[in-house]
Amino acid sequence: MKQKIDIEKLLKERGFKLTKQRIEVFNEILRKRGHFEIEDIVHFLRKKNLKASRATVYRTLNILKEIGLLKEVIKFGNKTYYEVGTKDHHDHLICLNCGKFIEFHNDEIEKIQERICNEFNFKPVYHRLEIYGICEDCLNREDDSKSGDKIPG
Amino acid sequence: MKQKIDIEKLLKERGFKLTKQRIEVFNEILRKRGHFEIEDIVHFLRKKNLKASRATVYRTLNILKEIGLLKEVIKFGNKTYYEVGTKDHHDHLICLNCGKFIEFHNDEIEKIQERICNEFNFKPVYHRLEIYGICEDCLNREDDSKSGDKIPG
DNA sequence: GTACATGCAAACCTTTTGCAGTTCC
DNA sequence: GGAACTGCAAAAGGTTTGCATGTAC
Repeated sequence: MKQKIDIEKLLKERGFKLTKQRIEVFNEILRKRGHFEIEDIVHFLRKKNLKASRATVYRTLNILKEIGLLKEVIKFGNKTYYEVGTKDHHDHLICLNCGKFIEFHNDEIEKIQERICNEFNFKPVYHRLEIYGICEDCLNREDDSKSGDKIPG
Repeated sequence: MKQKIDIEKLLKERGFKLTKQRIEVFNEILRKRGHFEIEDIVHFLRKKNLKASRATVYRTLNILKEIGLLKEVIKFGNKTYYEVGTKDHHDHLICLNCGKFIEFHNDEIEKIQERICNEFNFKPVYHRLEIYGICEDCLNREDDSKSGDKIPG
């Protein structure tokens, strides 16, 4: 674990209290590191017999978003996917077959985006680039047998 | 109206029937040309006293998506926004203040995306690039008075 | 005539909220 | 002690579905 995030400080700075539930939700998010959806967190807590209601998980995630520890990245199939927001900015390749999220970053694209915004006198705040398709693993697997679509989860 | 789309042919080719409701929904979409959400269609039909239930509108939009006349473009604030799918591919600047969608297209970005996909042995199917920020009009208006956030609609 | 489409209402899913009881500081 | 937080259950969107009825072909 390279970076140590002082969740207590971050919460208290903004007048939020440090509660058992918030700590558990936060630990689980850090443990995941990758992309996840709300139900992942809810189920994990259930399994570990830690109690935090679904409502609390939602409320906690919203707070974490507010203090910048969490990003709401992708809306796909009526679900919202999150990731830890302390990483550097990047975009995503999303596999339509297995639901995998692959991260990439490209400076050229970012530069061109800036240029486009200038052309339109548009002040950018954030952006989202998602490329949907079939990942390497699934392409290889397709050689053997055809498989149906899946929704990421 | 430059292009004439033969909705009857497109539907029948795939074994769909040509019904009053489908024609009305389709006409309204063509009339709009820009971006819209389901409720826009539902309300319009109500106002014109044309009857197509909300369920039928949903079902019709899904069929139109299937036959490629419609694209589901953007998920924002738990809503789905659509646009006519016969236009050339383009991406979007989205104003966080007034909800305006501005279209742009950039070949360089598309090329770079291809390159990235190659690097990852990823077979792209479609992509989505959305830049969120403040549009020119809203920036100008901000000089006079500060205004709160709005959700596009 | 019959397979398919529609309307309605109910169901579903994700997310938010009101409120009474609990916890943190 | 009191403001903030939690859990629950209910509500609130958006979207889908089951079923009886209606319609295109």
